[in-house]
Amino acid sequence: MVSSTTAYDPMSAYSTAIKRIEKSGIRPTKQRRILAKIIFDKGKRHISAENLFDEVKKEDRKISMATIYNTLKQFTNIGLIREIVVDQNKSIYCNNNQSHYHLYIEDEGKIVDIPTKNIDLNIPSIPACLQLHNIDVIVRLRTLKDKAKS
Amino acid sequence: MVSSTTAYDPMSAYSTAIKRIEKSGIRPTKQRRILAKIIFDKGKRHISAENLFDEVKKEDRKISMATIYNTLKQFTNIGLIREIVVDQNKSIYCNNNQSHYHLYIEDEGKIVDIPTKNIDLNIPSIPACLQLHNIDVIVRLRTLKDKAKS
DNA sequence: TTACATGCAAAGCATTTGCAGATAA
DNA sequence: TTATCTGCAAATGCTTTGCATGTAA
Repeated sequence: MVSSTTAYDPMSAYSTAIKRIEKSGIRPTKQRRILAKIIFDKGKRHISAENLFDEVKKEDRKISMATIYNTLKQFTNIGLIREIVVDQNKSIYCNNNQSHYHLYIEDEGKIVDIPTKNIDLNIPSIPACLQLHNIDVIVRLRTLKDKAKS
Repeated sequence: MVSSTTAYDPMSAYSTAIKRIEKSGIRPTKQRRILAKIIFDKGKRHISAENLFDEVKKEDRKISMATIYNTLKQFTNIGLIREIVVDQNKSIYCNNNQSHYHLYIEDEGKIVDIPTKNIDLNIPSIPACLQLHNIDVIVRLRTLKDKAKS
């Protein structure tokens, strides 16, 4: 039995994903399987729609952008991946389901995970009519040479 | 003498802003003064380009969208306002220069400030070649009725 | 068989840009 | 006077949509 995804296991991440797709009610179509494989078979990573499109092409296959966007949205809805909002002009998704935060190197567009245990966070109490959905922490860094520029 | 903006003073926020514009080297043109007034004369708030456009119109004036976008970017560059990245499809800016985090009610697009002192944050040490630019903390909330929906 | 999924091309939308005319210093 | 700014309209780039075709169950 597949337990809740508290630990990331690269060896089974793909098959776990397929099981979760099946359970969620969306069909494990060819395109969804290809995308799940690319997303989950290479360890923890961050992906954009364009990345995925290119990686599919590298394998001499083709999935349309429309399908890639739809699939990313569906995978997000069923909790398979998580959207990281770091940059206004590009959606980036994260295949790491463990609780974690992000380090973002602004000049390079590079994202690195920080395990939650390295961050100590106490937020104020939440009103009864609302529920906590997520806490995003983005530590924004710049390279030193860019400091001089600004 | 205008000290660094560690405290928000609604009474002088506008004139402080004008002084900082002058110091920064960009011209305090008519449009920039109007926008600075709207941004800083109504207490702490969050603003989008569209908001500003509408508020200018309400005063029976007109500033083009291009100018509003340019101005928001310039004000951000000189540190007058800060961009909050909460939503992929809309840029939102914050006129609060004090260190603080955000509570974001996703279904309503509503943003509320949380003073930094209410959050306890320890981040890992930063490599020498990088400098900390900012730490964004976004506490994402949902209304309970939307929980049922998902 | 049929409800759901895919993919193309077109549309949508926030934001940016080119450039001619306007303006601050 | 002249470097800078403004604003229009057109361009851009990411994302979504409409719809005809294809596919999983």
